[in-house]
Parts: sequence; C-alpha cells; structure tokens
Amino acid sequence: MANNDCRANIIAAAIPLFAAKGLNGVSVRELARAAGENLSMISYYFGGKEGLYAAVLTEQFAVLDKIEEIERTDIDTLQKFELYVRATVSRYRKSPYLLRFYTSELTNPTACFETITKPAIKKVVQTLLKAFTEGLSHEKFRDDLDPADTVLALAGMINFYFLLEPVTADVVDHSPDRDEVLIRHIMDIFTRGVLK
Amino acid sequence: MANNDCRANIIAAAIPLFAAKGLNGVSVRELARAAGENLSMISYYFGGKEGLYAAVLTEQFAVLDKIEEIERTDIDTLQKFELYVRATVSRYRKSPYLLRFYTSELTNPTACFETITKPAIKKVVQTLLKAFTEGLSHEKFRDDLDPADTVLALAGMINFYFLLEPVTADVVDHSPDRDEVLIRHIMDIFTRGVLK
DNA sequence: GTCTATATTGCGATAGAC
DNA sequence: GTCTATCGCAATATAGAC
Repeated sequence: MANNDCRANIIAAAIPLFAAKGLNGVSVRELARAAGENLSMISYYFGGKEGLYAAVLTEQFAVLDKIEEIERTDIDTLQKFELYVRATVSRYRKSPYLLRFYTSELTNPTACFETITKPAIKKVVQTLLKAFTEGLSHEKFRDDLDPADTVLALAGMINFYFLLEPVTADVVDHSPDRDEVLIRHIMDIFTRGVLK
Repeated sequence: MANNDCRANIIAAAIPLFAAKGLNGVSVRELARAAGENLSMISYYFGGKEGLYAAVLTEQFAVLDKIEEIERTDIDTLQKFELYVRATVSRYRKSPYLLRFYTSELTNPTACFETITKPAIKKVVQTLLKAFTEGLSHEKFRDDLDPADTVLALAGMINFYFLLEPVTADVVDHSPDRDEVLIRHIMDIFTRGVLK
C-alpha cells in the first residue's frame, strides 16, 4: 500500500481477522498481507501483534461509552431499557465484529481483559443496574425481583440472539429487517415480566 | 505419569487449558506437561492437537444430548422451559468449562464447528422451538410472539448470566447458593412475559 | 517511514529405540 | 505403549539499508 494511511490500513484489516480467529489464531504475516502493508509496520506502529490487538479492542469498545447517554436522558425507566436494547442492536449492525471481540475476551481472556474489556462491560452493567434501582424507587417494578438478575436477563435476551446467529441463521431470520419486531418482542416479555 | 490412564489424563488436563486459552492458545508441550504425559502421546492417541481438541469438545457436548428428555417428558409446556433452565444451570455447575467451549466455538469457530458444535446447539434450539409451538397450539401463550425470538430470549437470560460472570463476579453473587433464586426470577419474567 | 533480510525461538509431528 | 531426539517449519521481532 505504502501511503500515509498505513496505520489505519493495518487496524482496518486486523478487525475482521482478529474477530474471526482470535488473537492467537492470526499471525503478523497474515495481518500485514491483508492490510497490504509491510510486516514490520506492525511493530513500528503498535509495538507488536498484541499492541495491535489492544488498539483494535480499544477502538471497538469505544462505542460502549455511549451507554452514558442513558443516565443523562430524562425518560421513564422502562424507556431507558428500551433505549439500551435499541442501542445494542444498532451497535451490532454498525460494528458487526463487536460482539465477537466482546465474547471472545469473556471466554478466552487476553492481557487486555482486565484493562480494556472488563471496565467497558462493567460500565454497561452498572448503568443498567442504576436505572433499575431508580425504577424500583419509583415503585414501577415488582420489588421481589433482584436487580442484577433482572438486568442481566434483559442484556442476555438481546445479546444471545446475535451470539447464536452462526447456529440459527438457517432456521431463524436474522436480517436487520426484523430488528424492529425483535426489539418489540423482547421489550414485551421484559415489560410484562417486571412491571407491578 | 506412565500408567494406563494416559489417554484419560491427557483429556482431563486439556479441558481447562483449551477452555481458558482456546485451541490456538495452548501448545502440545503445555498440554503434555499439564497431563504429566509424554508429548508424543497426543499424536499417538488423538492424531495431533486438533484431534485432541475434537475429542474434548465431543466429550463436553455429550451432556447436551440430554435435552431430548424434555421432549419425552409429559409435562406442561411452561414446566418444560423450567426444566430446560434447571438443566442448563446444573450442567454449568457440573461442567464448569462447557460454556467456554460453547461460546468460544461460536465466536472463533474451529474446524469442529460445523461437525460438533453447530449440531449440538441446534438440537437444543429446535427442542425449545418444538416445545413452544406445542404450547402455542394449546393456546397457552400469546399468539403474537415469535417462537424463535421467545426461546432465544429464554436461553439468553440463563446463558448470559454465566457468560458475564468474569465481569460481574465482584458486583453480583454468582454462587450456586443463589441458583434457585436465579431460576425463579428468570422463570417469573419469562412466564409473565409469554402467558396470555 | 518503509523496506529486505535475518536472528531467534517455539511450534507440531514423528522416526526409531526400547 | 512409551520414550528421546530431532526434523522441518512458521512464529514474532528487529537490525540496518534506503
């Protein structure tokens, strides 16, 4: 390639490769070839393969910071949960590799887990927990529900749908056309499940 | 080690290693050392590292076959779903590495994905789908719910709880003592969410 | 900044003795 | 069945020319 986008080219090429095969499943040669850049540029810009992986992870997880908006938005608690579900779906549509990095780090943690992955996911969970507690204090929700169990249930419903896509693709329609219906079904179940 | 349990020793040692680091994250030397067996025994018994991985995966996923019992059991549809949730929890307690193999294959599929992983998971999904359709025909459930969305939502609630444990362990109590409460909460949400 | 060439290490697999 | 020793290769990383 040999232009001034070298660094960006490498990152862009690395995303689908790391996502599909994990940190240990890709070699620097493969990464360089896919980027159309010289092998040694990976060390030059990122200090090695692990450095590149960390850069990719940081970029991928950056969007998770937007979860903060949920706290600042002045809407009903249930609507906050719907906002979370909608944001999750649109995130996965825009960043089709995000969920893979996310779960790959959960199951086969790398050195980045403690520094990048864990804080990013924890922030999401804590934001949801805060919203739930808020809803509880307004006496909107049944008070015999455990906050953690409940928000993890909601997060699980939407995340698992995407996680299982490689298995269920030929029996379930996972096209974006159905996203609106999916969101409705999940919010339906959740709403009836948690309201007083 | 050098006893007649060589094959079994290798498999037993390989389970936690493959689960933690994935197929590409472990070397045959590391596997042999952990098993206390000679390196060459891996090729002798399994034809190589990938063969050992396939053997481990087959053994781990064998328990998933028990899902069939749900079809044969003559109980109410909702109770079938509760049976599934209970079976899932007890499976993860008995096989603490199962979920890791499961999701690792989903996010970073190996050669085993099409032959071992996908059929195993698909069977579970289809069993749940069948149970749901059965419940629909008995007019137990709201008929505006999509079967796939609904069963994936239930599966997601319980699986995600365990998947997120590495992140939420210090903010949520994941001890087996709470399993019964967890199951109750999930079934509560699900039941209220899907019943007419 | 970018390249080639290479240093070095560790990999998976197996030949062949016992 | 189990071992040691080793083959051949691919890995990451970098030195040094330009």
